[in-house]
Parts: sequence; structure tokens; C-alpha cells
Amino acid sequence: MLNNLLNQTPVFSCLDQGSQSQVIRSAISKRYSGGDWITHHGNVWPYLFLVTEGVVRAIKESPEGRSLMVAEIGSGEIFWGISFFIPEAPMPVALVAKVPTELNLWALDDLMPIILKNGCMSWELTRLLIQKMQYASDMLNEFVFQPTTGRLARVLLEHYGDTADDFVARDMTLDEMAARIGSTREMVCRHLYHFADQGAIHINRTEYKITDPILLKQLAGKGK
Amino acid sequence: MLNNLLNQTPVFSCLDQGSQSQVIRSAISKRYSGGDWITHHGNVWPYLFLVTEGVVRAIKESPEGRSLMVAEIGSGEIFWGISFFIPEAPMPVALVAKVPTELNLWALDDLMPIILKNGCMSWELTRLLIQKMQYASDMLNEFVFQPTTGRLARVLLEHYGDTADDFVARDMTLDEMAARIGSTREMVCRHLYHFADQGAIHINRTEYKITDPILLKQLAGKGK
DNA sequence: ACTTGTCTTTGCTTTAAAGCAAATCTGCAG
DNA sequence: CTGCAGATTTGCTTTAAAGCAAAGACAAGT
Repeated sequence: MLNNLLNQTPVFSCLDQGSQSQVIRSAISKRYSGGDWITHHGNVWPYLFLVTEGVVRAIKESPEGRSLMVAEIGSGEIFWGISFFIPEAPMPVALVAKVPTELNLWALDDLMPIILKNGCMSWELTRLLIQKMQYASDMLNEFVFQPTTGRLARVLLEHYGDTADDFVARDMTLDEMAARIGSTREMVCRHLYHFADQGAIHINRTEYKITDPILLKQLAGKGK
Repeated sequence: MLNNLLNQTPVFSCLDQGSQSQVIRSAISKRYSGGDWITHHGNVWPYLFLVTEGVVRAIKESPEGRSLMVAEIGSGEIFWGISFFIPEAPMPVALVAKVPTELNLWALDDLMPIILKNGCMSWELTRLLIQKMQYASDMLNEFVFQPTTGRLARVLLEHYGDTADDFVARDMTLDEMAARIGSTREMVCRHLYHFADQGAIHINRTEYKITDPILLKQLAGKGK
């Protein structure tokens, strides 16, 4: 079963049978309930993991209590603590289980020999990193060049983009949306109603409908 | 000569003699004058390079003409275009030579066989990526949680931190500093004089002196 | 010495975002 | 059915940042 999952995962799929079974043998399986902290920001947490079930959120936090969600890692995806790669380096994000979640974890010492032996694995790992980097870079772009309006519009499109012209339940709280765009619930609320005024969406206390995706995309693209 | 440089560079130093000379053979050397564009944002530019002389700046640009400097790559350091790793992926930053600069470039096809053969090389590459990622992550933190004041104070400390109590020439223009913190020259100017009012620095038209590094560090750490 | 272009500085205006507080709604537990 | 806790909405205030414009200062070259 873990076998199957490994075969579908780029980083592991290129391994030969022997290495794969070695990977399986050294996996540590852990379960978390929704809301559980997997690790806190600032910790040394030297693992690489594969989500077998559930969703993990990577969250940045400021000392003042603001927070920013930077990634959601879903079933079949790989993530890691920095100190897996750089000894003693502290986590720049906290990891939290969004729902009941199962992870397969690997410690550096168990995976390292396999990585060094299989050039293809670390090459795939490199490509994965580059993708994350690209994502981080886009995020930086948004924060530096885009007003919160644009970021919020983008969150709407990402999350409800495929539901145009249907009412959908509001399944994120204002605080959650605020955490995605690095702002406050009040701002999110105002911008949403502002979008509604312009005719891009319809909104009530419990549902949305995206009525004009094109307009919404325009709003998403307006920079400073 | 390039030989020596390779030996001092983590990513290449772990290679055996044969691979190293193969690397040297496939290197493409290029020179740029100060101010030259090495590649523009949005281009497909599939190279990895080592700076042998000079400094390269990685710059993000918004359609509206704002810009943000995200990295300076100095002599002996390695950088790359994204499409070296992900075919066809466009550059998220532009690369500009700050001063007269010489690069050694490698195309993917030339380096790939060596990377796949030498597990240690792609492992080191992975570690390098992780470091850049960490840097990007810190940058995101600053932009999301810190006011421009704090970011500017940090730039001062990074750049002139070791010159406490001496007057130093202002070797960055206000626009350059603004590009580092994602703001405008006017804002930078005001914040600088504000720091001076508080007694953290002395300033005149052509020089600074950092008079109170501790206070400056406090100013750098104040979040939203 | 003078002109020209690039930087810096500063006053004033405008805008985006945040903060605070109160009112209102909704679902759930008792 | 009722009341409470959490979520949403909105008005009003405050603050940070940006934009615009004009006035110096300086350096380089003629």
C-alpha cells in the first residue's frame, strides 16, 4: 500500500526495488488529529515526510500573533523540516494537521545512503525544491507588488474558481482567508463586499457565488 | 584556475577528477559590463552558473515599474535559471551585472550526466537550494510581518553593521535601498532621518555613522 | 565658471490598511 | 427552546505608506 504510493511519487518512484523496500522498512508512521501541531516554528525537526492521508498546513507566525499560511500539503505530497538538509537549522514554519492525518516520516540517517546512491532521487528532490521555490517567489511577488485586494481575489479564484455561477458554502472563516493573504478578518470582509459591489461575486452570510470570473481575474491582477 | 575555484565550491568540490575536467571542458565563459542584463524576467534561460568575477543581482520587477532586489550573487557563488531544472519555466527574476562580471555557464545537457552520476553533487545542490529557500522564507517573513522601518534598519545593519562609530560613504542610492526593501526613495529618506532623530545613526548628505547599533537592532525587530 | 543631469531632501496630499468597538447572525449544547 | 460562543458585518478612528511637486546639493564635463 505504501508501496503503491511510493511508485506514484516522483521522488521515490525512480528507485529500484531494493532501495524502495529499504525506504519502506525505515518509514515511521504517525497519526495526528485535526488541529494537532506536528512541529512548532523554531524547532529542529529533521524529517522528510509523505502525507498518506489528510492535509498538513505550513504556517508562519509573527511574535505579535499574526499568522500566514504558506502551504497546504495534501495526500501523496512530500514535505520536510529544514534540518533534514541543514543540521540544527530551525523550522521557519509550523506544521499543523488540518484534518485527521497520517504521515510517513523518514530521518536523515535512514534516507541519506539511499539518496547518495540514487542520483535520480536527489535530482527529483532538487526539482521538487525548485517548485517550492517558484511558489515562494510568486508569493513574495504578491506581497511586494500586489495590494491585499489582489491577493484576496486570487484566493477566491484558486479556491472557488471552478464553481462559477453556483452558490457554494463559505468553508473558510474570514480569519483563515486573512491568514492566506496576511491581513485581518475585517479587511477580508470589506474586500469581499467590495467585490460584490463591483459585480464580481454574490455574497451572503453563508455562501458565495462567483458571477464574473473575468472581472475577478482583473481584480487579482491589479498591482501597486 | 577555474580548477581551483571549482575545488572551493561545495557543489563541484565533491566531484572526482574525471568529472571535474569534464565540467571544465563544458563550461561557457561570458563577460558582462556593469549594468548589463544577463537575462530578463520571464525568459527561458536554462543555465547554471558560477560567478568567477564581479557581482550579479537578481531583481524582481512589477509591470508597474517597481522593483525589488532579492539577491546578490558574488564571486565564487552559484546560481541558475529555473528552466535549468524545469524545462520551459520562465525566470521569476532578472539577472543584472552590478559591475564588470565574468560567468562560467553550463547548459543542462552538459551537466545532467555528471549530476546523475555523482549523488554527492545533487545532494550539495539540494542543500544550496534549501539555503536559498530559507532566505526566501525570511524575506517573506519580513514583508508580511515587518513594517518598512524594520526592513530598512536591517539593510543598514547588514551593509554597514561592522562600521559602527565611523562615518562611511553612502554607497547605495536611495533608490537602491528602496529596491531592497520594496519601497520608495522618499520613504527611505524619511526613515533614515527618523532613525537619526532617535539617535540610532548620524546622517548627512553623503555619509552615515551608526551610533547606536543596539537601538538599530531594536528598530529592526519591531513587527506589526 | 557654468550647465546639465542625477540624487537627496522636504512639505503637503491621498490612499490603503489596520485597529477598535458594537451590532447582528448562526449553530450547537444543555 | 434558550442561551452562549464563535463568526460576520459595519461604522468610525488611526496609522503607515505612497504619490506628487519643488527645492537644494553635488559631480562631471565643457
